[in-house]
Amino acid sequence: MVKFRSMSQDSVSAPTFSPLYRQIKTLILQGLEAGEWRPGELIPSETELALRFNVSQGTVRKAIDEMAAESLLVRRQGKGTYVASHTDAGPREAFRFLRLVAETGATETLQSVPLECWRAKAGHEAARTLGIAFGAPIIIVRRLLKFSGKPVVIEEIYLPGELFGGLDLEMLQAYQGQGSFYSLLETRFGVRMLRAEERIRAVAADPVNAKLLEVAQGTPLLSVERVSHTYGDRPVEWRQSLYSTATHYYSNELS
Amino acid sequence: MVKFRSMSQDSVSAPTFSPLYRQIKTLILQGLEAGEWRPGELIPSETELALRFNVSQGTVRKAIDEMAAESLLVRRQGKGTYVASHTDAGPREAFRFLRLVAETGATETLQSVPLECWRAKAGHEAARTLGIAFGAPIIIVRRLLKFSGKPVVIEEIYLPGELFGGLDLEMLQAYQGQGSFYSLLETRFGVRMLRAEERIRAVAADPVNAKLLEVAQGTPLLSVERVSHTYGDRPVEWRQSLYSTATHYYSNELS
DNA sequence: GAGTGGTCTAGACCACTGT
DNA sequence: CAGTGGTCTAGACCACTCC
Repeated sequence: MVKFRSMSQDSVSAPTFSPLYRQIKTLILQGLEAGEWRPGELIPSETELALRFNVSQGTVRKAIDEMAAESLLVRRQGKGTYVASHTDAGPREAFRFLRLVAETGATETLQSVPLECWRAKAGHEAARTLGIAFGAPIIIVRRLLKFSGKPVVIEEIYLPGELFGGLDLEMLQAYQGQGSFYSLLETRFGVRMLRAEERIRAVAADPVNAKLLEVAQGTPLLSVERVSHTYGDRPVEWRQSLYSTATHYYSNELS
Repeated sequence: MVKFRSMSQDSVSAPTFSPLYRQIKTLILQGLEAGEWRPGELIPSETELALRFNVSQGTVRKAIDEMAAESLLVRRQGKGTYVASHTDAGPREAFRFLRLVAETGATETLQSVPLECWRAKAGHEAARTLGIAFGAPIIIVRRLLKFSGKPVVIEEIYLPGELFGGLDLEMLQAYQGQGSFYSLLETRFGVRMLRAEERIRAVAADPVNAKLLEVAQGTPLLSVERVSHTYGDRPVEWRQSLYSTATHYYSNELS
């Protein structure tokens, strides 16, 4: 392996300096991206990777440390390092990106009810958000999330058609209870959501959504707009959700 | 220094095992808590701490790494390691816990307008949240935040009277433009907010707050309830905020 | 140039998981 | 038991900041 131990700062704009462990991180990332190791699988041991990349074990360790901090990998002492997955088991593990919590700390069942799934062409906003051409095919999913049987979230999900060709209502229904939506995208389409940004606002319930969420029309709801990204920070999901916050709240940690 | 390199698992409930670097971390934490180094100040170099604690520099490094990840310390290459502070300069640095962003990415001026500040006795909820006795003295601050001159946030802040005795409206007004609220608490009262939890809901604007935020009564607003903690995860601030999300949104990152 | 944090190495040993 | 990640050390050198 060729090591670029440093980069000179001769040029005007500064590429600055890239430590070895970041180069290793990039190499591991490429392996993940190329599907060399699939979600949930074990990656080679640190010593093995160190041999392969011809660096010390400590350097591999630091690369993996960063990736574990970003939830790309999961370390398990005594066993090895695994590729992070949205299909992990554990009720709260499975919905990694869902920050809704019951007012009463009670444990709840969470059920996803697919309502519709149709094909469309990307409008200006969807095209811009997803980084695809205006008019490019997209898939729109509409679904309801029920906490302990009560409807709490209604959402519309916009996906680039190019990546999720075969997705339809039937598939969504068939996947019921087998895992989260992202778990489906991961296992059926090989697209992994690594990071997401959310924009939260307060809006009034319109008649249609009010009925679905079983609240009065005009009830204040949380509007959560999410853009999820896969490798290379490529946006691959745009989602507009409405959260009913009568019995639940959006939980966030600051530091 | 006495090192407990491991703990046996003889007892039934498991204290498990505490690595050296965590013990070092605790020691540094104690120094911070005791005020040995104040916010914004430089702490001793890694080598010096290593000598003092009689461990290797790498072990100190790992302790500091964790504390930097938790925003307790800030490293600056070539200069040293500093105690993190809410008084840091930088417009977005100063309001570290504020996640509100303008719809248009434009940079804005942020102004805090103190409205009221009065003393009261803790009710059941405040007492429970702040971990103080029912009826214990508390201080309540009511203020408005203006972005580029427009009111966007109205909030009520509940503080334990024991810690913030001399806080009054005059002091709040005198501190205008000198830094954030937390910066004031830090410099005037020596209380540092390290971590906070937020619970977000959607509510309708009541007449009083609607007028202050210059929106119609009943307009959906973001209700953000925040509990901030200082050392030892001790809660020392309870805050109820209302965000107008017509021109701004609450921004969050998931991973 | 001296001092700081940042990187890299090599080797020893510990803790946890499976067989 | 062997294999994995986790900790700890000691030393070398690099990059950045300030005098």
